Amino acid sequence: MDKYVQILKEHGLKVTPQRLEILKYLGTHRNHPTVETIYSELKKTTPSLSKTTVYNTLQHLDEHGLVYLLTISGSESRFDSNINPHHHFLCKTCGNIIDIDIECPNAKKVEAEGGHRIDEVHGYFKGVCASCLDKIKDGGD
Amino acid sequence: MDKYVQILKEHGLKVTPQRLEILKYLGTHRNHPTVETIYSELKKTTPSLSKTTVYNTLQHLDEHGLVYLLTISGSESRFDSNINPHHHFLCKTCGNIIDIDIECPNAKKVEAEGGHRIDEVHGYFKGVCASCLDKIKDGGD
DNA sequence: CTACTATGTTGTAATGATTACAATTTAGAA
DNA sequence: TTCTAAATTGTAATCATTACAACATAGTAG
Repeated sequence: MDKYVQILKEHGLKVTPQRLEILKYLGTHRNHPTVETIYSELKKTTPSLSKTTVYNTLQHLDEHGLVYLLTISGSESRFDSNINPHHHFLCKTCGNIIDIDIECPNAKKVEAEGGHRIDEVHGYFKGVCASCLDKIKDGGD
Repeated sequence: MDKYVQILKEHGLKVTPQRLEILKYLGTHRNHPTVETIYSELKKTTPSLSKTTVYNTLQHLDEHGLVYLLTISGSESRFDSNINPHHHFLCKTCGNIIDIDIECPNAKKVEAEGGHRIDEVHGYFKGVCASCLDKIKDGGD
């Protein structure tokens, strides 16, 4: 059975062509795409696709923990299919979002000391990425 | 000289009544208000205030590091006048955003190892706050 | 294999936050 | 006091997201 079919079934989600396309797109594009990007890319091969379906599907996938909704950009939602705990770096020069493979060491303490129940941990860094720093250094000015 | 006048002057920002009002509001309301909240509250005492001015001013204050823009909610910007490094907890039940007084211990390492330049660090936790957990426990269901 | 029903999909319209812009006003320097 | 760059204002536009109603379909029961 197809990998993505299996994932949907395991989570009790109905298997539809649209959901499979979206799930597969996220699995093969790890650059934290926006709804618009996902929609316009998949529209090429699935012209009947509706943007509402993309929103609905992403919401379902998020509720079932199959994708991770990032609010790092502020102006638009981005989605990450990497479910393992990690942080993100947003480069203000090129706009790319880079995975930072570290986990927050404070979450447990915050739960214990504050008495809150933590469901999600988001670690965001913003600045200029190594690649853009190099270009600035080389190019001068 | 007024405290807020001084802050603006120190940062080379023109001192206007609108900026003073907004800065003062943020200084005395530490609950991470939205633009709408700031605008509608100040509108009561300053009827001529425009929402565009609130947006413009907050952008300037952010650029000068006088306020901290939070993207934790996803759907709207929130502003924090607490400039010291700290994390935030968003309660999905009551919507409140709570300050968590810890600093990210990984930022330096990320800069050193990744070669990026980090300008901002955002630590967001989402879940249910202690107060709401208590209510749920008491109320049953 | 067929029929049924809850659920998913689609397209359009509405909403809400934010930005663009041009006219008017004003802070701060000369 | 005069001047000019910058700030303020109000309106209109834009962009992401949501609401909703009509239609289509996945998966189940017979």
